[in-house]
Amino acid sequence: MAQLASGHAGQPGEAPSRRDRVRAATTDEIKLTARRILVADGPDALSLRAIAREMGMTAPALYRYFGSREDLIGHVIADIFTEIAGDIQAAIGRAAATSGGDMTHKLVAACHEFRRWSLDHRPEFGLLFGSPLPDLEAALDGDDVIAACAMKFASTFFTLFLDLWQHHPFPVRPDSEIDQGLRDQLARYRDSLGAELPLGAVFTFLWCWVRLYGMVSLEVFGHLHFALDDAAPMFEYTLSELAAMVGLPYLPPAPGA
Amino acid sequence: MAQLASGHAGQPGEAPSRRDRVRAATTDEIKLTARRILVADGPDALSLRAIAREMGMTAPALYRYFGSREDLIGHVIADIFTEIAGDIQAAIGRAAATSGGDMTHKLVAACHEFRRWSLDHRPEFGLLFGSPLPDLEAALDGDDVIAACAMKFASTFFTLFLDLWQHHPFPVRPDSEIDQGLRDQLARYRDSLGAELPLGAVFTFLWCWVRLYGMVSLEVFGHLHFALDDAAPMFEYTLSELAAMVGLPYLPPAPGA
DNA sequence: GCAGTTAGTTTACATCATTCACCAATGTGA
DNA sequence: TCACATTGGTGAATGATGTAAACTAACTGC
Repeated sequence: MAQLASGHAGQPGEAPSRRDRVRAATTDEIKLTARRILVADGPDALSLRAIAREMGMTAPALYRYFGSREDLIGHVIADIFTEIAGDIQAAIGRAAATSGGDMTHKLVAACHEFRRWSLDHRPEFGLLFGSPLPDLEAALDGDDVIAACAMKFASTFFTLFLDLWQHHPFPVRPDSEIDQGLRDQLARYRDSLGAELPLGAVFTFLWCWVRLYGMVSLEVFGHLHFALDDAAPMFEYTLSELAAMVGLPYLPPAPGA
Repeated sequence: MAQLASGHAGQPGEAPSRRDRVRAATTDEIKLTARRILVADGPDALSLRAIAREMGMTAPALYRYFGSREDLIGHVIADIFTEIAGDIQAAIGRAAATSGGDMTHKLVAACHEFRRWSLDHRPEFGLLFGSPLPDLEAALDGDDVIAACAMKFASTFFTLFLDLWQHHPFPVRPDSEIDQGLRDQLARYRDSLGAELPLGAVFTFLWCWVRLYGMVSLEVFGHLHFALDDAAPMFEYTLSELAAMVGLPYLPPAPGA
């Protein structure tokens, strides 16, 4: 949040210009109001007029701050990405503190926090990870602040994964057993991150993300209700399988084994 | 499609009533028009006025056929569910014909068809499997034709799975190793299907669905673009792992191994 | 032929995003 | 200090939306 608000501010000693005193504070206020409406009344209620009304303003005033509704929503999404990234980072920090830096604890804590946050923020999750709105894609064609914040989110997991790999390497699929086309893509992705680890490890990382996403999004979207009311045990099994995949021991809690 | 249109029709010999000649034909036409607009211009363009315009009518006329916009969209979704169920069923049939009924071919064909259909029908996929619209949930509270068609879709996979289990049983997690709470839910789900198979097999079924959904929806929504342009190889690896899980051999094609 | 139903229409209202013209304060340079 | 530009708004207008109500033309069965 802060980094966005003070993005325009100069050095600490300077007297803040009018732009920084007024405008910077208000963009955040707008985004927070939008967020509040999103949470309270759902994505359909997220209209410029509603936001403006809640702020005691008129809708056209918002155009001083954002180019369009889609632009505004895009910045809200970006904020949410940095929020969840921060949340997960904090959870990792707490796990590290209470476990003496144990890798398993940190990874499990990150995944648990991802699920907890997602279930506690269903409308936000839908915005970040649900069906992409075509208008939004078109609106944020150029500056794409979303992609940057999404990367920050992804790197929260990736740096943890890299940490794991460097300190407790685990067996991964050898390059020769990875499909040629996929190999090239994995290499490109790895290079874009500037990381040094075998393609098989990059593969495992994406593999884990696919499974984590699938499990959580099915639960958040309620697309598992046809069979399950509570997907928590299923999530735990997923976690223990992912842990096994990276050579870590994790036994799901068994409340009524 | 047909079963929906002729739902009101009497026996074949009877003279069709006016209701059946006109109204029944038109509900389908409305839904098809809506579908066309959805595909051509995206979900945001799916307005009652647009549909009516395309049909040479006025928007309020549509209220003769559907209670609201959400109601209409709900029925469109239901239609799409039965369509994809039919598509997958057909793919299974073709695979059975060309392979002499081999289980692996049938299952792989079903999964491939699910992915192919999803990639070829992104807007529809978003409607069926994306973030649920809260208004829609509220609108279809009672009659819920969606749930019925979604069940038809699920049972396409489930009957195939049941077929596999009955003819080629595979090792599954014993009941004692399944979390108590999850066990109860699995039992309830199994009973609702009227099927006879161990809870571990039901577990495996859901497990496979979670992984299939996660892989496909990430690809369809483009949420894998941060790393991959083409997720096909990843899908193949997923498939081979799922096959192994149910005791079937499947080696992903290796175009450039 | 008449009553009732069906499938539409027109009209109306509230809400939406967006654009434009305008205005009041504020800050700035001369 | 005065003139002027910039900033952050307002209000009205446009054209789109979902939906409700009243109305109408055609068709049906008796």
